[in-house]
Amino acid sequence: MNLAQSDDGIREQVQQLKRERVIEVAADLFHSRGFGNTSMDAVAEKLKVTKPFIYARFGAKSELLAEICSRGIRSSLLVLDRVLASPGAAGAKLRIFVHDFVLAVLRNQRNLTIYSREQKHLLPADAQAINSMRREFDRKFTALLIRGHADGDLTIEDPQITALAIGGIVSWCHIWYRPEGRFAPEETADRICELVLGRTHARAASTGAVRTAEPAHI
Amino acid sequence: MNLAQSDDGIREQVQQLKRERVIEVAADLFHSRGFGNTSMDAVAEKLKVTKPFIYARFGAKSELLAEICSRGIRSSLLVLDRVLASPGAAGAKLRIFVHDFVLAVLRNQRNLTIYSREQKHLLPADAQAINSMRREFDRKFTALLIRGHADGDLTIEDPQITALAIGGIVSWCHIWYRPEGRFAPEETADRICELVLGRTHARAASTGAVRTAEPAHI
DNA sequence: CCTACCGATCGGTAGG
DNA sequence: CCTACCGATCGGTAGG
Repeated sequence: MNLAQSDDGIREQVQQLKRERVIEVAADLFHSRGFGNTSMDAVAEKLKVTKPFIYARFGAKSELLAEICSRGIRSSLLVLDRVLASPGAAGAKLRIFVHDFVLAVLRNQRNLTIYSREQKHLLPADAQAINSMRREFDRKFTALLIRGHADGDLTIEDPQITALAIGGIVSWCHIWYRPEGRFAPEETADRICELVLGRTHARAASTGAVRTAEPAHI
Repeated sequence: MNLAQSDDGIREQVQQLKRERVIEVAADLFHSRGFGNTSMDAVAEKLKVTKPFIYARFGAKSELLAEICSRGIRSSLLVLDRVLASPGAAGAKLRIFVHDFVLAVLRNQRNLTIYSREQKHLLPADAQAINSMRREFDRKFTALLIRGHADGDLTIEDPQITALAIGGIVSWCHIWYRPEGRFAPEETADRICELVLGRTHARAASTGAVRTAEPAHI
């Protein structure tokens, strides 16, 4: 019994591993060449298997795409849920969230790039499922900002447009971030955090990306 | 001679009009269905012409795409060049630029969405030409921030990452903006401007998207 | 899970 | 600038 269980476990793990490899290679090719320029034959060839090996695991090319895109979006939602479930004031939560959100985007850079490009190649049902994750993210994020403002913990003029702006700064990282560039992911997260929220410990009122000179100075 | 000239003028205008119509219809279809899901037959059908009508004007499907993408990126670069050529301090220029940059993105929403999705379907030469416009934009924008900081007109920690952050907020508009939504383009531009640069006239030190409560308040 | 193949789509063009 | 067509690619599967 123990042996049988162990066998099943290994068999499942092997299946899981094969599945992961397919997803990984597909994501790699979809990212570098584009979904439309990547044939299933090319994916199979790079995996050194034949097409039916892939079709035994994924019903269609678009299903593979859906899995890749879901992972990208889900990662951000998971980070948000984790932060919301943790204790602390809204301001502190926001800081932790922006930081971890950047890290999630950088870790999922490839998946998010593929999603942003290839949405139109998703089956309607898959597109809808992913879209509902995005809406859930927006709703929860905006709610966090509203709560922080209501608590007097954050000063925000318009929570909705602020959520879109912060989302924009962080999401845009998937466009410009290069692993071989100036900053490691952790440092990038810190700098973006500082840009969005300011260094509260250093100068309480000096926050925001850009500060125009105060009238008194002119 | 006058007549001949006038004839030529009209003929050219008609040719120009036909060309524009092809681009417009193609952009419409590429945007709503995706480039890969849009056949040249579909473009021709919607224009109520045959394919050779299109191929007389554009050598290939990807050439049509290149024109659409170029327009999207060029619009932002033109706005930046216009603001840089105008008189004024860096801080004032930045404010005008952010405002007009938002308007340019909203006017070119469709072209920019297509570009962000379909880059991989561009011919290498076209992709390179567009990429060099993007690099020119980044270089000039960063230089504006550096100049503003050197003049003491702006307070910026890291001009490069600040340029990417502002670029992210504004570019991201093409993802979420809906013409039928809460804000007209002009109002959207004002609000994003305020978010990025603060209301210098109202509260000199209160700028940035979010301000955490000052320690004294806790 | 492999070999071999089919059927459909579609960019582009020859010929007039 | 239209009619008619070709040639290639490729997602997916039948049969074993």
